[in-house]
Amino acid sequence: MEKTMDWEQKTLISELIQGKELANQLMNQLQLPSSQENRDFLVAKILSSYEKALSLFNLGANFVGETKPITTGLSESPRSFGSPTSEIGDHDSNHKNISKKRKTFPRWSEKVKVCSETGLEGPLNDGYSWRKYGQKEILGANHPRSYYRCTHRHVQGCLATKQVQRLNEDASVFEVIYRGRHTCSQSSQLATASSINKLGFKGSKNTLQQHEKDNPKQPQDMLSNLGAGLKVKTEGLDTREDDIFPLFSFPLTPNECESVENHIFSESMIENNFMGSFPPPFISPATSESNYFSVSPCHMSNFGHNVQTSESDHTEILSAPTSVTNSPIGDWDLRFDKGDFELNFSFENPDQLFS
DNA sequence: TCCATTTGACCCTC
DNA sequence: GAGGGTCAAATGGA
Repeated sequence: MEKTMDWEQKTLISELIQGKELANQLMNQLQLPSSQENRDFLVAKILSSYEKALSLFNLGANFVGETKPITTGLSESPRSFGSPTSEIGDHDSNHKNISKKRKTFPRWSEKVKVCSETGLEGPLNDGYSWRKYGQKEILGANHPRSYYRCTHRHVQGCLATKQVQRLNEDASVFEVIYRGRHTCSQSSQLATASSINKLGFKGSKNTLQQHEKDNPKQPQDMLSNLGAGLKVKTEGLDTREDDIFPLFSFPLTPNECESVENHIFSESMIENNFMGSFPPPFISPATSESNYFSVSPCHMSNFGHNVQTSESDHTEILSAPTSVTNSPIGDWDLRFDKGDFELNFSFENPDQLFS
């Protein structure tokens, strides 16, 4: 395990250093009359390098310690690498038994603040279609929790689900807990879109706009398609390469960022390659009270990563770049409370990472 | 008629 | 047994 960890750490550092070097090269290219192709190539390599690094980082986070289910007391099995094994296998057994059996899915949550003025603020959409299948009053919660699953569950066997609940402290903030990976066609489309839009989020918009048009008075459904800030908790790990960062970019302008209160990533989201079924950052939750609202993909400038290790439930903040796409990444301050994985990261001193 | 939502009941885990 | 997650029948809208 430790050897594996060492290898992961070194590789991670290597990838980050390479990313830095490539960025420098790109900077040089920008100052010279070099070809657009060269620049594109460098950009692609930089992105690749960082994606690898983040993947490795996921693994590292996974090593940090055992995690336990968050938020609920579900008995989800300890995380393991590779696809969540129970995700599909359960379907082979007795339907009655499996249908209600708790499954092990990657899981993370987001906190999203509703735009109070309009209730509808930008066409934000994670590109997925969700269908509400339940709602429950939760003990200790002032507001009911809504349960959604992918519309394509039956047709394509997509097992992604999400839960949406208003926060007690701030009813305008919704916590969205995502579970499972999208395996529907929408997922692959999003992944494709993401690779195209990594330098500028433009995708995933049409669906929602159409949805808004079609369902102007169904805020709940809209909620299920919108998105925003993130507080992420996940468990399990699936490292499908093609699902990394399916829509991960934050081309936000400051004035767009007034609604979302926090974007907090947890280890689990990262662990899930950030995007296994991770909706793009701008998804609004659904609630039973209102059917449609939007959130602004805001406050990315305050983008904070809330790394939670389930073992201790201790939360530590990862000072993440202002924007993943337009901020220097060298300012990360990543810390895990497991002792064996602590880093105050700086590109200038990558060796300090895993001392 | 189709599809999405609502809601009570059932099942699972702790 | 409590609490949470899911199912599925009932209901409503397009």
